[in-house]
Amino acid sequence: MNAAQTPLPVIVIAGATGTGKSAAALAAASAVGGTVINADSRQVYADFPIITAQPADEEKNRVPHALYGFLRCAEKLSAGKYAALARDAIAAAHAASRVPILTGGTGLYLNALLGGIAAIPPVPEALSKAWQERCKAEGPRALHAVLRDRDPRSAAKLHPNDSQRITRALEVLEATGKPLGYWHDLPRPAGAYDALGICLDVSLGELTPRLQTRIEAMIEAGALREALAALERCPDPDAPGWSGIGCAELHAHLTGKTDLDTCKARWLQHTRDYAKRQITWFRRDNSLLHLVPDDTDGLLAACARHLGR
RNA sequence: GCCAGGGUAGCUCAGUUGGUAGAGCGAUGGACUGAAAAUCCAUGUGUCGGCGGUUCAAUCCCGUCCCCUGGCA
Repeated sequence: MNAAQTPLPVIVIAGATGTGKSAAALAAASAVGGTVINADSRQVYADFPIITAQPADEEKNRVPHALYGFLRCAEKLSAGKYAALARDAIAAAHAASRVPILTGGTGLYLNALLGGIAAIPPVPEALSKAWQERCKAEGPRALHAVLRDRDPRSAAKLHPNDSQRITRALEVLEATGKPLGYWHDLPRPAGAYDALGICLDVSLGELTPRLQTRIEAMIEAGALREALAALERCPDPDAPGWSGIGCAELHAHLTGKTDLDTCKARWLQHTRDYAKRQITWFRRDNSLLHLVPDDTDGLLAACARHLGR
């Protein structure tokens, strides 16, 4: 048996925001000699370590961490770029004889990494912007009509209000000369990993008070100072980094649009909405092993079994 | 105590010239192939404050009681 052909083992720890993924990853990484690799679309931003709940320095010193806080506020990540970065990080971990432990709540990123993603060439940013502007001006329904004309198959799949996916379909069509469906039909390179997927489950009812406490703790830890510093470096609220929950609400507060109570109330509401969407996303994936966050023994046992130890 | 305005969905309120009611928000469920902490979809029975009366029929009109808000004492 050739070792190079054996799928490389990885451990994935998913779950909604605030369920304790980072702590679980740290415990698992300490136990098996792992590297924690970020699978979260927001924890990549260097300007928002507190607000996006990135691991603290103390935690990073205990175990190697990768793909946290490396992106500037004005820079944009995508599922495809993430998958490429994560593949490199996984390879680096294996090269260092460490077990990659992917941790994060961005389901699309995990799918792109583990299940592969269509090989669509990059769309020039100017083109993408142009469609977004037009969507803003004319409304998604008008663009849906355009799409129905040029790419009926994509149009049939998309709701006329879904501005984001409609503009995406249009920009891909214009940039590549081929409809989205063409690209999606192409075989996509599967992730050559032997993955153990774990999902930490907490009901929304239990999670909500914890999320509220976490927001207070973030403010205590200097979230406002962090946002203020980011505001100086990158004032544009439409910059990709500002779209994170908490960031957007703090931007509005710090630029005098809302008072702090309103800011905190919206922050909590949006975090809760998000957690609900994540729960929906991970619920349908029946390859996941579902654990309660406190079950460290169960977590470590599952990891050991997966690694054949 | 008097005057006025209110009491309708979890919340804020609309409405019914008398035929048992609907918006927004919330909540719940769902979708998700390169912005995904994004984007989008679906779901509305509630003693219409209590009790009496008028009426074929009352959440709506009348009486009475309770509660809230403001003003006057």
